[in-house]
Amino acid sequence: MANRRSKTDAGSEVSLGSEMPLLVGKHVNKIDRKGRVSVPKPFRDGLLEAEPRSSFAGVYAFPSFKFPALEVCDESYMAWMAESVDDMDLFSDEQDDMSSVILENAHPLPFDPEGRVVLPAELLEHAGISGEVMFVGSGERFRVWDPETYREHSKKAFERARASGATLPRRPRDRRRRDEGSQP
Amino acid sequence: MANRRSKTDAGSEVSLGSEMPLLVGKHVNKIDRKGRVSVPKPFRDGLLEAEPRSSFAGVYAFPSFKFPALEVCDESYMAWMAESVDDMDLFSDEQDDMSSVILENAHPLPFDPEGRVVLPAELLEHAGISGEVMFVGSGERFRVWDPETYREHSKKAFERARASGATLPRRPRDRRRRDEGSQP
DNA sequence: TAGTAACCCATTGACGCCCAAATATGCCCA
DNA sequence: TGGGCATATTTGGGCGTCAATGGGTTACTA
Repeated sequence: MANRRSKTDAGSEVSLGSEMPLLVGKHVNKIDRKGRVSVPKPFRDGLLEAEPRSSFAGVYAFPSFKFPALEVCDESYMAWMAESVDDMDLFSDEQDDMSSVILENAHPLPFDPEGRVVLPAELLEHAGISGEVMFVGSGERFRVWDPETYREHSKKAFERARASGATLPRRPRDRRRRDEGSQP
Repeated sequence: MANRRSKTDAGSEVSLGSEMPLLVGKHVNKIDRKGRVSVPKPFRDGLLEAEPRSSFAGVYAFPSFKFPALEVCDESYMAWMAESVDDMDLFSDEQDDMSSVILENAHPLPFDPEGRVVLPAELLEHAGISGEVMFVGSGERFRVWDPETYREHSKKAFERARASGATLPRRPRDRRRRDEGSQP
């Protein structure tokens, strides 16, 4: 389709010095005839590295209910969300809805020996993906978009931010990352 | 009842490195002429793995009192619910209700050598199932629906989540599984 | 003896694994 | 600073293995 290699526009993963990698930047890879796509090496490393002892070599993906995109995270993050859902009242409507939206729509995507995954039809459809996939870093997770859809979305977000003079509230600079502290 | 576990799951099942699997995602299988259905491998493994020493190779299913679906769990989960019912006031209406809804309607479903089970007519009827069965992961247990009925239900839940701008109250991020730390 | 239940086998097809080719990216040297 | 080389990723396919299905058969029950 459009430009073939615009990948590597930016760094992808930066080690914050401690242990949790920071997924940043964008990558575009192709879906082959068998439906496989390589997860960008930086993202792959970043997620696996965070939970070396995990028995599951892969990621979890579920449709974003805000955008025509997919949210992708590692097992510990998904487990964390499952636990959060568990904290809600058993059988409550809220719990059912969140469970429905996140857990039931989540797909475990195991890596093949080359670090590729197969995106289920259901997810491809939600994100309007076909042919090429754009991976967008988002901290300790990343999102997956159809390249063209992403450009439009990105453009609008940029416009809105400039128009509203958006600002970013800051937290005290020396704080450690969220999951570090609080443990003995 | 409060949540008892801290395990999690995914499109299928993932061992969190410690002990509790995470059942997530959906699977659709067929009911054959003899009434048998294969329980998705990931779910099967997830439940059995959690209680290797169990004497019962199979699962427990009972009708959901909120949806036209079935709740399926392993023996330890069923035992936990039975205990929870016991904790309720003896002879209270609530206890009687929970007891009759869950315990009295529960069916033990043994696996055949291929991992299939036979859903009793009573359960098939409650869920309006015939022909195909959809298995939906929900953490450490899973639900069984008629595919079409589930799609409608899921669509509504998704809409509600998007409309209300649902957010998931997160428990403090602690990379360890819940039942690991914090207990002597 | 009819009906049901549990087990064993065979078939089919999707998925995971291995190997090889084609491209990028980073580094070294002129 | 530009070219070229060595290495690391991304792509393509072929193939074997395992999970999902369909039936046949035997063991029990009623």
